[in-house]
Amino acid sequence: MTIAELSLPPNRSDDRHRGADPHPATPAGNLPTLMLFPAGTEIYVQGEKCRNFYQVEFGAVRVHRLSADGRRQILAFHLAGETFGLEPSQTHHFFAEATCATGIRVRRAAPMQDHAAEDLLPMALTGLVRAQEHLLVLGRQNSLERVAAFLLEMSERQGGLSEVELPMSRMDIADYLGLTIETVSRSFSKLRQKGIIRLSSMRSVEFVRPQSLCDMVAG
Amino acid sequence: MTIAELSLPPNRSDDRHRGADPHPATPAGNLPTLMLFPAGTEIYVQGEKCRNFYQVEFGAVRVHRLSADGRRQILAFHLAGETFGLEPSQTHHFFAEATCATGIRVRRAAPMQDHAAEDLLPMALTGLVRAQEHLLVLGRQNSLERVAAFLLEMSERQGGLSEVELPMSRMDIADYLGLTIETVSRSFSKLRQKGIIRLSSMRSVEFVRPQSLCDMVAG
DNA sequence: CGAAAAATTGATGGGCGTCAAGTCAAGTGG
DNA sequence: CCACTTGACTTGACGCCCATCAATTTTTCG
Repeated sequence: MTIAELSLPPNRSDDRHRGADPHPATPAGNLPTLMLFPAGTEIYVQGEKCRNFYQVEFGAVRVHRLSADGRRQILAFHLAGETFGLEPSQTHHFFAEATCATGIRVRRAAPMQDHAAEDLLPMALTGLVRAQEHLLVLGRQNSLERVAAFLLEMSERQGGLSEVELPMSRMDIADYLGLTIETVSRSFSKLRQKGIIRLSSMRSVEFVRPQSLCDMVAG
Repeated sequence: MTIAELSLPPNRSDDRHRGADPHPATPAGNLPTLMLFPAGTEIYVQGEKCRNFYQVEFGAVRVHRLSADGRRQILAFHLAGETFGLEPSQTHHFFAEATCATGIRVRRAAPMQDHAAEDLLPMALTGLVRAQEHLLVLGRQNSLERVAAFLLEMSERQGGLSEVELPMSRMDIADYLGLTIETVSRSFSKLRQKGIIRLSSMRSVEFVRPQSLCDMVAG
């Protein structure tokens, strides 16, 4: 990647015309521009027209929805190498934001008519499987099991190494797992005290006894 | 529908060769056979090869998974008129069972190669949307809100009438909402006491004040 | 009708949310 | 370098919601 290739997204923090101002179009015939989204910036918002697909180059993205009273549920994280942005209708139902400094390639979506153009089905199925797995976690697991399942999921999606990077805050993790930030923190501490994990840094987890984690989620 | 058209599924309650004994093939060139599944009978099991798609003619189906310690999470219900059975891999990850006396048309699936043959994408997207909506419920709603959301979902999927049929037990509802049967029952009672719903029968709910239900789910 | 299953209702306890205080890391300016 | 600020995270105390256990009522079906 070159510096010249980078471009910042339009600043939309004060944009009151959401949905009316699309991202710049992909230069025809070129590799999609790599755009840099600083931590916390929005990639698309609820209600915006679906125009693009997105590929995470580095960093991570959270897809979430807010309810009237401010509760937030994160439906999915998208990590480096993953693609997202497919929606069943013409407008986005959710928000997408960078959880940390994130590089994203934006591809203009083909019109919904020619499905064959893009390989949409695998994308939809991946999302479906992840959502289903997540339903099992949210429906029937306690807080410790949820955090264990989350760590294993992150590990699996990063190649199954025993050192896992967590490119998101505790708050993001909490809103993904349907917990509070305090409960997530307590669960991390409990796993640490049990000697199951080590925190090399705030956002880097080492699996000391991976099998214990697997046992906890008890598929 | 004629009586002659009906056929009972093979009794597999003692079948130890799961995955080896497919359902009878669809008669070539004919309308798929309508099979009758009594309440509680299985349509396919986890680990079984995916061979078919299923269309619910009447009744309802629950798709669920069991964890090691016996906890059950129902991922989806499929009501009359709906299609299900699409999986991202070659084997089923879940169980499918009739929640009540259910009639189902079984269509042999096209080989996974020619996706275009079936209209798979809409099916996958419908499943994805439902799973995502359900994630919001399981992640951030309390028991009363979950039951309210469930009733609204059932209503919507039955045409939006104010009289809703619930073709499943309280136990099924509980395992769908990530609650216990007692909590579901208490929530029904509370909604009844508040004058929001009426129970014309055990499995038939009348919306007295639909707006109150909508307010509770507070998208 | 009578038995079994399903659903409701009640009492109690635990897990997690809430509120609050404390700790830690990173950045800023003197 | 160090005092100070700021934000993220951790830890503690307490209360509420829902799971659990138990008893009763209602429904279903032989």
